Amino acid sequence: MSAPDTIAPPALDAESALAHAPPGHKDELRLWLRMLTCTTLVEGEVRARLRREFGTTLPRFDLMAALDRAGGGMTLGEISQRMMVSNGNVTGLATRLEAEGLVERRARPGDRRAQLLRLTPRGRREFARQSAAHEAWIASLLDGLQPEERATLFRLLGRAKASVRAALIPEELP
Amino acid sequence: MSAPDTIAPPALDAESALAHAPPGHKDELRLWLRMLTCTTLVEGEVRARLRREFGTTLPRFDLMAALDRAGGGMTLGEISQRMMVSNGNVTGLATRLEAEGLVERRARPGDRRAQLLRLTPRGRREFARQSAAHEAWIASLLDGLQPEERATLFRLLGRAKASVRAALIPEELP
DNA sequence: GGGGATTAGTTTAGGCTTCAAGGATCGGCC
DNA sequence: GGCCGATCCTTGAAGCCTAAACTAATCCCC
Repeated sequence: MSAPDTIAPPALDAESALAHAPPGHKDELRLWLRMLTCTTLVEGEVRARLRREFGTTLPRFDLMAALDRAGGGMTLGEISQRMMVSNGNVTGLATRLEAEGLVERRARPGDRRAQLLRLTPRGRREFARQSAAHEAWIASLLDGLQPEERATLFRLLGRAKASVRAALIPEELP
Repeated sequence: MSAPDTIAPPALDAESALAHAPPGHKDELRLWLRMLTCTTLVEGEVRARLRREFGTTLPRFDLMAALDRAGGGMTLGEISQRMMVSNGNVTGLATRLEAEGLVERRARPGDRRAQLLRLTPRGRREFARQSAAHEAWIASLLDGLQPEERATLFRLLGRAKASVRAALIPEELP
């Protein structure tokens, strides 16, 4: 038996590798790479734990989270917007979750094109367990920050988000 | 011809949806969701532009970036560490890039297990073009932040990264 | 009503990603 | 020398994800 070919342990990441790059206007690039590293680390850990402890995946969890928050069900299109993924993607996720008995499709009254997706009672129970664990994981991962650091980070990420959105929106117009 | 089923335009994301959730110790969760939204937005845009303007993908670009920075070539294992992805993943990426003539495999002298991956001259030229564009994209996306905001954000993300790493490392030990 | 544009969802082809298992090589130890 | 564990990489199965093309239903404007 060889060592499992699992994901590489933390070591040199792209952002660290750039640390000694020649100077220039690379500040934004460094900032971006650090943000990406941060996100990748957390996301990878969350994926691994969801898999290990609940036998599920992050996309499934995200979809159920969206449904859980919306009481009366959501259409597939609303879900794809919320999750920022493509339409076809949601189709597949919904099909798999439906096969596992965690969500159910129901026709939307008055529109035979759309269908509402809802958690089944079992789906709701499952998600409640997963959600509580998930929240605790995140809290523990970010536990090394002081509350005011978290607040500042939250605010600045909001500014970053706005900056990105502002740079994006103009291109959407015909 | 109908509208292309492209990725959903910016609207309600998971983090915004949580804005009116019942209070609790959900600050960390909100912070995480905002970070994730930020990253997803930038990453999606970078993917789309790489595809549109260079007909390539983000993983290909990342792999070439790692090679470009390492003069003498890297083994697949080193690359998988740097990119924080699995070993098997790099095998496939390298195979595709090799087929396109952008990288080449060479035996590592003295160890017939390992192989060094290097950019071909053409790969180096291609990457130089892509890299310059990429850097400009990132700079423009983050242009809405003041320099001192960027500096603070960079520092706090470093703190967050350290917090996550600290919470992760202990589990790695047998 | 009828017809064209729009909207909701599915399908398909191809790429990315993981985990797990397997093959080849290397290193060290007897 | 010969074996045993470790290291490097590949393969296979399954899931995720996208863009693009497609079907079906609705809207709207006349």
